[in-house]
Amino acid sequence: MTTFDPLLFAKALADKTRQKIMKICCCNWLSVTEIVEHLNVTQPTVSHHLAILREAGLVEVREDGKQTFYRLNQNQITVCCGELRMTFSADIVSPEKVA
Amino acid sequence: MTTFDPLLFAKALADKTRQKIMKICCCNWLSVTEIVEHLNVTQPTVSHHLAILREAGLVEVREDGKQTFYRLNQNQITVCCGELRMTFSADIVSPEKVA
DNA sequence: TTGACAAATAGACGGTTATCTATATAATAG
DNA sequence: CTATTATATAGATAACCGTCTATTTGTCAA
Repeated sequence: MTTFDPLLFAKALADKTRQKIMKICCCNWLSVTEIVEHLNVTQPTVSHHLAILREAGLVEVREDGKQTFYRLNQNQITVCCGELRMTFSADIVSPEKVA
Repeated sequence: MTTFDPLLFAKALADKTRQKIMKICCCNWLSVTEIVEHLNVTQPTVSHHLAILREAGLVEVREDGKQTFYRLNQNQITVCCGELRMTFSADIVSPEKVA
C-alpha cells in the first residue's frame, strides 16, 4: 500500500484532457489508439497524460502484444476521494455531528 | 445550488500552498494576515490563492471591519469528493457489486 | 481629515506544463 | 529479415500559473 499524496492526486485530476481520458476508459479496457480516436490530441500527448494518470494510480495497465490497454481504476478513485475528505477534516468533532 | 465542476475543484486543490491554506483554516476562522503568518509567501499571494479557493466554494468568507476571515468549507469538500467519485463511476453495476 | 492598518488588484517575471513533431523501441505479419 | 503497426520518449514551443513588488481600496483611530 502506498501512502496517499493529495497533491499528486489533485494534479492528476487537474486537466481537461486527463478527465476526458478517465471518462472514456471508465468501464472498458481501451488501447492507446482507441483513446486517441476519442480525443482531439495526438498519440504522444495521450501517452503523456496516461503516464501521469498511471503515476497517480488512477488507471490500470494491461499489455497485450503490441498494444497497451488502460482502464480507469475506480477503486483507487473511491479510496483517494475518501482520503482527500479526511485530509481536510477537522480533528475535532464538529457540533452538528455531535447533535 | 451550483453545479459541480470537477475541473474547477481539482484545479483549486492542485497547489501546495492552497492545500496548506486549507489545512490552516480547517477548523478556525482566520484573517488573511494570520494565514500569511503561517506561510512563507506574501500577503498578495495568499489573497490570490484565497480567491481561487473562494471561486471553488472551498472556503467560507466573513468580513468584519478591516479584516476578512476565512474558514475551510468542510461540507463543500465532502460534497465535492462525493461528486467526484460519481463523475468517474461506471454507469453499469460492476460484477463484484452484483455478487 | 489624516495616518495607519488590512486586504485586494495590477502588472511583471520565471517556472511548470500541455501540446506538437520527430524519433526510438517493441512486437507482429508477410 | 523487413515492413508495418503500436506505444513511448525526446526535445521544442507556447500558454498557463504561482510568486513577487507596487499600488489601490476600504476601514478604523486619533
